[in-house]
Amino acid sequence: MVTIKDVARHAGVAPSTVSYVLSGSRKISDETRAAVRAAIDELGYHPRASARTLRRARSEVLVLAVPREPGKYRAVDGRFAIDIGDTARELGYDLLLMTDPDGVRGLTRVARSGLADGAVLMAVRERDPRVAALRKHGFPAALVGHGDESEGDDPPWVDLDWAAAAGLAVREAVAVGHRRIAYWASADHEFAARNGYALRGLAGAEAAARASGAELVVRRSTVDPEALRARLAEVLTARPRPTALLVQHLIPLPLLLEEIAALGLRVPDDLAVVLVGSLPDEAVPRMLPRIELPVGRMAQAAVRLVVDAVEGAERTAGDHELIAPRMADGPPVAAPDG
Amino acid sequence: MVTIKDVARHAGVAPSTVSYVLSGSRKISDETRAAVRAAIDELGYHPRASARTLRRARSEVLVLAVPREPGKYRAVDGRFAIDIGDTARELGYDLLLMTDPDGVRGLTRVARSGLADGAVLMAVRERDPRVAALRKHGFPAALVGHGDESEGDDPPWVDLDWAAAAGLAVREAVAVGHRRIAYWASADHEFAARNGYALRGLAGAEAAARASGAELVVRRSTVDPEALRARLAEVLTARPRPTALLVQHLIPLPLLLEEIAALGLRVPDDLAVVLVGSLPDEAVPRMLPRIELPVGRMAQAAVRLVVDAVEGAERTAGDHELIAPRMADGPPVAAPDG
DNA sequence: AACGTCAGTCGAATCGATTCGACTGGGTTC
DNA sequence: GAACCCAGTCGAATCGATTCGACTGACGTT
Repeated sequence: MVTIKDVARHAGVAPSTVSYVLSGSRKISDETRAAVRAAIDELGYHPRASARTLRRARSEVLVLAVPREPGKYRAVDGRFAIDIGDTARELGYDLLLMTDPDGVRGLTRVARSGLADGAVLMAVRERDPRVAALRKHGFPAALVGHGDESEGDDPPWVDLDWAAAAGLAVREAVAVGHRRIAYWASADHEFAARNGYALRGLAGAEAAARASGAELVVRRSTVDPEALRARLAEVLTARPRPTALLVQHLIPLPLLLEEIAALGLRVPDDLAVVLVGSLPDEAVPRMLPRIELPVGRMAQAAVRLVVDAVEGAERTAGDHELIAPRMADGPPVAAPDG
Repeated sequence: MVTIKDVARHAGVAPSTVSYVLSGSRKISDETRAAVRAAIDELGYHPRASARTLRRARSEVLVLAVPREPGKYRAVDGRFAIDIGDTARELGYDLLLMTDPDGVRGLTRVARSGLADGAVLMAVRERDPRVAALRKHGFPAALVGHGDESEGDDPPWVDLDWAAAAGLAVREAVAVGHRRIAYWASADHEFAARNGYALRGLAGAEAAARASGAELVVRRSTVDPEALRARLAEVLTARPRPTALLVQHLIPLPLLLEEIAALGLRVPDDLAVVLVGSLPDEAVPRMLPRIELPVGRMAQAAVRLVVDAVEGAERTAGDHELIAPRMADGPPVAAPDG
């Protein structure tokens, strides 16, 4: 195992000199630097992360907390994990994936052991115990998504502007002539948990409908396939029937499309379908007009926010980034009576 | 920042005694142990990971190498990342997510810096440079998936038995009466890369078809939507036309289903569709008969293999786990002429 | 020639936990 | 009562890099 001493001996200098060559924090003559560099290459030296971390009290590692209900998997979490890993690496940090079902215990352990310097939290709930635990330890954090309402000392967060996104979907539909529009909102349990995106998305759709004078038929989604089919059938067999369906709860999208087909309706001729908050690069959503969840931008913003906090930029608590929605490239919203 | 010295002072013992209480590696009297425990709780002490790692030369961290083509995202990677994180934690390890596009550089850095003790490699290619790099550093590793052929000193791996899986799909179709079966194999570029699952899956399907006397029509898939539609249309408009379609390339599944519908064929009445290697818990696949990729079991096996290597169990190189396929719970394969 | 300056380098302390050998005092043995 | 043993605890060395103060010559100044 090659250490800084081996390099120093090999180059004929003191260990501290090697360290200064590596960090560049003191002037070193060109010859010495060259000799040290050569020794490093020849011996294949790489500093021990643990020794450096111990001394500097900085690990250059971030932790991503993915809340996990055993047996359940949300595709969006995996997607964010990859993108956040990419971004962290670009800023010089490695990413630790924390999939503790509890979350508080795992995060506390990582924070107190100094394994990571900061945390990105996915799927933050209102009054999330993880946020409280991290604050108690003064551990830098950034949130992906934000709760119902934020207090002054909440960690910084990034989120899609769900109200604007739903509103945009409504306006796009109205713009091509739809007057009776169905909004397929988040699932019951998401409203029960007072998830920010669920509440804000629905509110945004309703506000936009009021402003444009269109009639909005709202249904909450559910994870129960039978109930889902029944609710959708009820909406789509009403007379007069909505000519557009805006879908925010995308997990059961294939089921919805299947039920639409089973009711004898063709998309988009009989029913325009618009997606709100779909993941990029997924095959089914790409066939439809949609507002995508900007995973890449959100990942970047979240990592930047926590890195700022770690590296002690000016006060960042209360800082946040609300991303404006836009229609993704793809098919336009179809006009009614097509 | 609470250290072991603070705990020792608070409990009126030496730091080494605190360490022994924590590790249990020496006898400690009940009173002393209780006093130390109390001090730890009271002060909220947690050992510094860096100090422990420095001393023990063991970090209790594994690294997951996810190869990454910039801008591309494979849902299967995110899914494995979460499950591997779960399993690692159960065995006492944290998981570092490495999404370096290069892979070799990132892994080398992690290995030589002692940031992690072992690696799990996703999407291993034949003669993968990452495997060579890790071997050079004597870094423990386990692979998810395996290459075309393995040499004696390859790292241990885990994989679905793709030949058996494809064979099982063929036999299931034959068992309910299908005689003319189409096999939608992996994409061109996967064969070009000589990916193990692509080669073995196809070979397994062909062998099972020969053995059962059924006629097998093979087409390779592609990522180009237009070419995909054309190839599928050609297969499904042939006379006589196949009555079953076995799909191994699942990424464009929605496109395939759409094209099938566009050709006026109903699933499963006109065409039985069977999936080979679908991800668990995804909505579209669950509506069809299928052989799932056992992500959980594979994650468990991969982590166990690398942990065995890290903890220096007997020689594990060449060790591996080939998982037998089975039909997932769900709709049965439909009979032809239904 | 004496002194100050400065670039470049070195030595030693330090981060916090682990671990080995050594020590202590109460109990056992003959 | 001397010799021995053992359970339980302590002290000090150690892991490898960083960083601060101090040192050394070479050079410039007067």
